[in-house]
Amino acid sequence: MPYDPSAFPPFAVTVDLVVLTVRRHALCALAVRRGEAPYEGKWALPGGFVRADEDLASAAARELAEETGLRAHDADSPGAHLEQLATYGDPDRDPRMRVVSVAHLVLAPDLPSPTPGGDARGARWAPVDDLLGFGAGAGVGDGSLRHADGGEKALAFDHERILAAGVERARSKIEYSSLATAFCPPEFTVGELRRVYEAVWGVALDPRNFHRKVTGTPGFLVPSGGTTTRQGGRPAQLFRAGGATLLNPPMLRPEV
Amino acid sequence: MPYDPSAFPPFAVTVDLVVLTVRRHALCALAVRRGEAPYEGKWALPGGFVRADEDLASAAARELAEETGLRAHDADSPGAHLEQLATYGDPDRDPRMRVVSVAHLVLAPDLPSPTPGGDARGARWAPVDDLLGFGAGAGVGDGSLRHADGGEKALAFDHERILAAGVERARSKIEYSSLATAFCPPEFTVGELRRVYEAVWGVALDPRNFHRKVTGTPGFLVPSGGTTTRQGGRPAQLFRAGGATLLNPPMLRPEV
DNA sequence: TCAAAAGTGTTCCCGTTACACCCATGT
DNA sequence: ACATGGGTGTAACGGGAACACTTTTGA
Repeated sequence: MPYDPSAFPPFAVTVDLVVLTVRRHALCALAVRRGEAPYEGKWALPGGFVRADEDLASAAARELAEETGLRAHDADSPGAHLEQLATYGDPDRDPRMRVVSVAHLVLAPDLPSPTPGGDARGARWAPVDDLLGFGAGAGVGDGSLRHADGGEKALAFDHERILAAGVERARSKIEYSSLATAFCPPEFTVGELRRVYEAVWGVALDPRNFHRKVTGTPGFLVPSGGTTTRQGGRPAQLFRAGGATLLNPPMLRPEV
Repeated sequence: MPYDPSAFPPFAVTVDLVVLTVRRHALCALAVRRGEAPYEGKWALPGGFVRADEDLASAAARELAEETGLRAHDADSPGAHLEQLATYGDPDRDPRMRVVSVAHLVLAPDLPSPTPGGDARGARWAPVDDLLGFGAGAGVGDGSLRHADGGEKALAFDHERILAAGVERARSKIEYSSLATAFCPPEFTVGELRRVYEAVWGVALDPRNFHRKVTGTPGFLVPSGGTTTRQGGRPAQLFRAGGATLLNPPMLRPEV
């Protein structure tokens, strides 16, 4: 089978972003409203075409900055965590043409601005349980993302499947890495970190054992010296993320 | 930023395969010799273009069958394990054009045929330590894959990086999943499974504790009823892979 | 004074580790 | 008989789970 440059079919390559954060004790994902067909008016993951001269991670970081103003931390800047997630290339995943999408996962601290990014299109943080169909359907008030019968997808294209993969990746990665700190501001308390684990895993953790565990894991947390009472109660020590990336022993996720 | 179908740059999309097996107590990868420029005559990972009407997993399974005769187990057939690994798309990774490669990982039992596949090009199983530069360089006999100074890569393109990612994925996945059985024939002994772990991890494990652990993990192994003495010594019970895919608790890789 | 969140001490339990010991075959 | 690999018993050790208890703030 000799090489023939004209023999390969043409593809479009895009990046899609699963941007996760923890807001109001719930794991939330960034969704943008589509302004054109197909799926016009539906919610979708942010994303866009990879340019001719940029690599995949750069394209993802560029789209992230365009949509949210967040900077991925490359080298020095302490921005959001960005990693490649998986690639989706079913022939009919986009009705317009053959599109291969390289999905990326972004973990970001809770952003002060309620509507992220400078894009004119609608954008919102939505609890992943709503987007993935665990939101109980029935109108819990405003902005329902999915019909009550549960038979319709909340996201365009195959983005529900991509989001599910991103959530699963985040849930497992905070077990054995220090990535949960990517959901926190630069300085945070042990209780705030615990609420991140509880929101991402959807469980309740024992505050006392959690405190012992994370402060006893070398390299996970380093005290910053200050204290805060922003959560109420007794003043809590403030920490920064330590140098360790892999936790040994890992955090243990309680059984379901 | 409205949608413009003519605005996206053209890409070629390929699949590359990291095919791993355990041979003579060493983790080995499948390498094929390139028959054309660039990197003519060098070893590379098997792979090829994704066709216009097939999805990524199908393209990987097709290339696997073409190169080795192995069938990936989709649905019923008990063939090799195949999963997506990661995607590589640096603009200059192929000097001929912009190629995005979706790498896949294949775990296969040791094949009876010494030279795999029906392709006329050269193909061989090479210990991953040789391919990745841990082979000590100096001529240990025949078929050295890398110059003795160690300054030259053994594989074409960025395939060394892809192989390293595949090996790392395999090493970590056999910890918490039953995937190690994918390296074994349909029926195998506990000792044979232990030698898989020892080869992939590059460590020595206590045979007694290993036996207790794997036979005590529910769903990991099911006795097939027979016994064998093909490893010498006392007859060993034969097992098949059980239904469990996630091991709980996981196998513990000894510290380095 | 009370509620709320932070942090410490202590006990029980269970899984891993290390290793002594026995079992069943081929040569 | 002996080597080889298969398999069981058991005691020491270590980390996690559960929970009683103290500390320090705001209301």
